[in-house]
Amino acid sequence: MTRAEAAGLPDDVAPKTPDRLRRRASRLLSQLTMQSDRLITEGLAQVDARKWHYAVLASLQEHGSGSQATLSRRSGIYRSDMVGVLNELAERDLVERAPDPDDRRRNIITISARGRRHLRRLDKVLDDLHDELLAPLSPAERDQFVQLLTRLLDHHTRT
Amino acid sequence: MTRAEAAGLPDDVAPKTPDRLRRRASRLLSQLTMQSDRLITEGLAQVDARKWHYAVLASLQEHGSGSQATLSRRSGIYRSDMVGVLNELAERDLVERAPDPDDRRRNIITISARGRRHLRRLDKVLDDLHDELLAPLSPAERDQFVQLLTRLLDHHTRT
DNA sequence: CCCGTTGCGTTAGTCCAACTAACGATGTAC
DNA sequence: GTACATCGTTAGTTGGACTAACGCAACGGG
Repeated sequence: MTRAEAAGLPDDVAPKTPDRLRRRASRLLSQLTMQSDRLITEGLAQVDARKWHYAVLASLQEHGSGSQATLSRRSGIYRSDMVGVLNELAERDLVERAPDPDDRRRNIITISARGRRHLRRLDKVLDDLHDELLAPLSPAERDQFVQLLTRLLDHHTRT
Repeated sequence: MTRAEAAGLPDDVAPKTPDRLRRRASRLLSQLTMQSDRLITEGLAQVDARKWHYAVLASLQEHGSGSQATLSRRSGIYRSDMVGVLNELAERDLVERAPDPDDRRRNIITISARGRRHLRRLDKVLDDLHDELLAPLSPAERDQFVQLLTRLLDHHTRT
């Protein structure tokens, strides 16, 4: 096969993924998700954040304070992992963890002014990153895309 | 907040994911991919296969035999992980590993008759699984979806 | 009022995929 | 012949999703 390369056959140099493989929605999804995750993770890292930070802060802003368990359900983060995320957020003074006087099992998590500011920044960063992610699509196509994804996801989570 | 539940407030019982979060394409992608991966992995497990098996077999069928490194490039599997995949395939007699007489660093991997039969089966299984995955979409929408994914992925891998 | 159940926050640890590093053996280029 | 690249392989890292179990507190029924 080095012969092939020497002979200038592009077959091995720029190796083709089989079409039947490339066309599979499942493969396209995971490949694209990998790229997307990388993009987002790296983009957020530049402002000292991770995706989970955004999820928690956005949830706090939108639906108000809540216990860790509530946040966990709202954001889809496992409550085992929530501990660490909240530690990171608290370290940065973006949220406050206070015991619930009504139920001593709970902590009530509240977003701070600093957290709100940070969230605004993250929103901007994410907007830009999504612009990059969806760059090849027209605005209409982006909507289409999001809508298709949403329908598929709904179908598979509702049940 | 247990009060809320007791009072029948649905807010906490069926906790809302913030819209700004839910609408992000990146999040939709990773969530859906998670579902998709699960579906595919479980489906393939029922015929004693894994995704990588399919990738390698399909590549062999479509572009012929090759060294492990070649297969690695074609299928996107790291050559470190290729070893294990090929071991599994060889165990099942789906593929044959023979030293390359022209280059003693290499193994030449060839698909067996059994491998071809198995591949046909996997193709069928995957067709069914994708039918399930894309169930909520019309045929036209499925094409649209695949096309959008392809364009996005191309954009992010070409560069 | 006790008792079993449930929910809470937390710690630890499992599983798997993606990825890196380094190895000895071999081949290629100068 | 020497320097460099490639091949298959082993080992190990990282990170995300997920489970198990803990002590604590609250709740609900007898």
